[in-house]
Amino acid sequence: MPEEPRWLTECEREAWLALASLIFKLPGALDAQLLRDHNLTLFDYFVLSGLSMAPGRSLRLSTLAGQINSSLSRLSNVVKRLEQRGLLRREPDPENPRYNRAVLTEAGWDLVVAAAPGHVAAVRRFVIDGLTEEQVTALREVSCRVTQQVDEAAQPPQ
Amino acid sequence: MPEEPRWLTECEREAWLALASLIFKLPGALDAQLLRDHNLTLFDYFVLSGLSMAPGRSLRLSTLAGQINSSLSRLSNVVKRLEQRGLLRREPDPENPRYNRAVLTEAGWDLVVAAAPGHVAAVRRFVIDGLTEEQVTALREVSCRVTQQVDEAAQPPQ
DNA sequence: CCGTCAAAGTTCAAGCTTGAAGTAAATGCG
DNA sequence: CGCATTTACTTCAAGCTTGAACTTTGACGG
Repeated sequence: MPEEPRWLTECEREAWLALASLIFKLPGALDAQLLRDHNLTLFDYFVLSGLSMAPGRSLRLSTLAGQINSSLSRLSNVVKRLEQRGLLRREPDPENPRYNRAVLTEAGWDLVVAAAPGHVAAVRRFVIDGLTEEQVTALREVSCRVTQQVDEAAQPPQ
Repeated sequence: MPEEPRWLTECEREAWLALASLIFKLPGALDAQLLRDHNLTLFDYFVLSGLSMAPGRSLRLSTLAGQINSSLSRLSNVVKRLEQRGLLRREPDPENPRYNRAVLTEAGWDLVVAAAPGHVAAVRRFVIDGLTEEQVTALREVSCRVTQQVDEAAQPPQ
């Protein structure tokens, strides 16, 4: 198969290396802010924030996993820890008791409300505020395209 | 301080959420390919590849850490494992014996050579080939800008 | 010189992620 | 009806990352 691999052009290589730097650095920076100020990882925040925006402040675990691009296994572990901290509860879905829902508690809601401003400020500082409007649009388009490619490659076992 | 936080506009929010998806998914996809085919993580690959391109196929640990945006602690752990696998050696810098260099072994070089085509193909498939030339350029500019913002925020303890 | 400081690495414990294997409930199928 | 499969989750062990603490070696100031 690998006859003559298509290497990256200089321009492509630069773009990939820049993206790689971003991937190595940005999550750490956002984690650090949330950990310092609220003892939450970025992933924790996405879980709580996802619930806070859902009707009834609750979602089925697999729905939530899809929303935040997580494996069920990882989500299950994190939800267990957040439950131990009293930020959410797990309970069977009333409509179909075979499913489990995560439900945000009052404490969980309060924490999201308290954490959101600092988190959004960090996202602005690190990402948005350094970019022009066109760049923000380009970032959205590029990121969607890439995520789509990754999903497609994962899907077609068949 | 948090009087009225500047929330994200719809457009900015979409861009950020798309980038967040990418950040959650792309590293896993690239890791998976390298792990499956060569038992390397993306981080391992960057270490070996960084060495392979350096003069003498060797670098000081702190230089390498800077190049691949890693903490020294993480790099030290990974280098220890790669050394145990015989892919590199640690030895004192001949020019200044107080520093340590990582030196790629023959086996390490062979592994990089073997792994590179598949890795580049994955980068193409997931990232580059789905984008127009303009988007590749935009990706580079945006990523550089974001990394720069993160670095600046980390620096100015002073 | 001597003491203090900083830089370069290493180590360790705590915690997180991962994939594989397990459970339990429903759904299809023969 | 009952057997096999699928879906939704949970658990566990193995491995990885992290930050803090530690060591060692030079650099600098007085």
